[in-house]
Amino acid sequence: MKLERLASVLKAVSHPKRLRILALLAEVDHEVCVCEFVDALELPQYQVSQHLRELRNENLVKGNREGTWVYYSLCEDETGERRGLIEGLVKAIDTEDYNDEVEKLKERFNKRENGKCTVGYDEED
Amino acid sequence: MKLERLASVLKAVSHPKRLRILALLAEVDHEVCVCEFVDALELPQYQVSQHLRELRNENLVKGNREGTWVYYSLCEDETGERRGLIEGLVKAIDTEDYNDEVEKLKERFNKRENGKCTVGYDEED
DNA sequence: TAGTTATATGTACATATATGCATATAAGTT
DNA sequence: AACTTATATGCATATATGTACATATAACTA
Repeated sequence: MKLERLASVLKAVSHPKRLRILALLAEVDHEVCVCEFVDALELPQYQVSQHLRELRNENLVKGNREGTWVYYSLCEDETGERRGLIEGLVKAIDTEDYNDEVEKLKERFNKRENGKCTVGYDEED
Repeated sequence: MKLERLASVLKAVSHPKRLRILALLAEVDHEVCVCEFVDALELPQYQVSQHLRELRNENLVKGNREGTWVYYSLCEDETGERRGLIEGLVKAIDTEDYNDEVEKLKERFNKRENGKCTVGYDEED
């Protein structure tokens, strides 16, 4: 990867919330809905969308719209270079550091119907 | 590593010049003098010092003063976690992307006397 | 001590980023 | 069409960062 490109990717990833989003996507093995992030991260919806936009701009995540809902996952790249980089970073994080959020995502996942979200997020935050 | 700590490290590393400094330190297998960085990176001395300070603040590099000169190298950490992280990042960079600077450092290294700098940097830049 | 060289740092300013809010868009529902 | 819900985005502003310059500090030399 070009040095400038790597620096740009790292910049996007160097924000705690965005790093956390990537860690969750790498940890749970399915697409995560925006509304699920809102609940798990306890962030207002606009912040989740803003962070996802930055990650999207760096081609680190991609959104998959299904009706009103948008499901996000880590991007695959041809060489797997970027993907491998992200997974490497996530592996460096103490698991306990995002375990709670993973649990919340799992609970949220179990509440899906036919594998899809139905309820949206809590209005708080 | 704590997630917040990793984000903080990545932030320091997400600047092209600082990433380049780390790449050079990882690539050449000896301490590099500030004056050698000034010549290799073609950056003014104060910028080199400023970037090194930020990397020092994150415990990524350490300086070793010998008289007027200060020689920098990558920090070792007990677990090797941070060091491994940096080396992993550097490995993701296209070698050709910093080969010229490595060459300049080697030339500079060959001009040392008793393994130590003697000449300082060019006043340009 | 004064002078010189190498390195570090404080300050100023322009630009970038984070954050919050309001609102737009997309899509489903009645 | 009007209404509701989920998501995205534009704008404002406070804060952080990059960059440049001047100058301080550290250490050697005469």
